[in-house]
Amino acid sequence: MDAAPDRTPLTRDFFDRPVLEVAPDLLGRVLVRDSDDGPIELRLTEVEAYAGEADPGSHAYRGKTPRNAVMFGPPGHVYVYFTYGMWHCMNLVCGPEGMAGAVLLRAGEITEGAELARKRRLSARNDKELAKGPARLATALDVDRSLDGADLCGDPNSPFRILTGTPVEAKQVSEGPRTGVGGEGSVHPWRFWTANDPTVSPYRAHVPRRRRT
DNA sequence: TCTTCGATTTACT
DNA sequence: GTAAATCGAAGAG
Repeated sequence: MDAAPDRTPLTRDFFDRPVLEVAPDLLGRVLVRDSDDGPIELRLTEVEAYAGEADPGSHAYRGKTPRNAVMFGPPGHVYVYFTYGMWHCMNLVCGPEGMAGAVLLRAGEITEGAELARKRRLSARNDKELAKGPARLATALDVDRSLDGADLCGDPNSPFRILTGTPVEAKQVSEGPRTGVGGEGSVHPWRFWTANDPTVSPYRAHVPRRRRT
């Protein structure tokens, strides 16, 4: 029998480390999302690291803007962006203030509140698909830009918390190129996932969109 | 100001 | 397998 997940909240020190150290360490952790509709808990199974202004694949590459400002702030906060005209994706800000590191939450397993997640993810054919992909994960958790900047540590009114959970052993952590990231950004193996977990999203290489006529 | 295209998902051939 | 959906950020002019 597996031991019950540790429900001790992670402190800000956890996030105040280099992003490449934090990212694999997030696998197996439990994200708690409180909303008016009720709580949802998600065990993280897949993440991607974005390493600040020096990383061509990162939104922070071209410096600080109103959209990405949270990435440049203190660690332990949530960065939410809107993309493709219809989806949101959720990141956790890591590293010291000013470094603009963040970890994209790409997939997870809903361990509490699956019924609520199903209502928000009507196209999901089974529970493994509820949070299988970054925009799906954000949809299941009802995350949008209004939650940009929310604190994960130390704010009792925050809609988010992250618990110690059951960290995935190093030998169970797989790594590879980041999904959907093109150019020089694709050379780094900065995507981390739990080996053999059915909730991990399929890899898709970056494809430049065709010009509309 | 105008044009392009994205850390994606879904539906359809 | 491919394309559409749909809007805002960012680069070009």
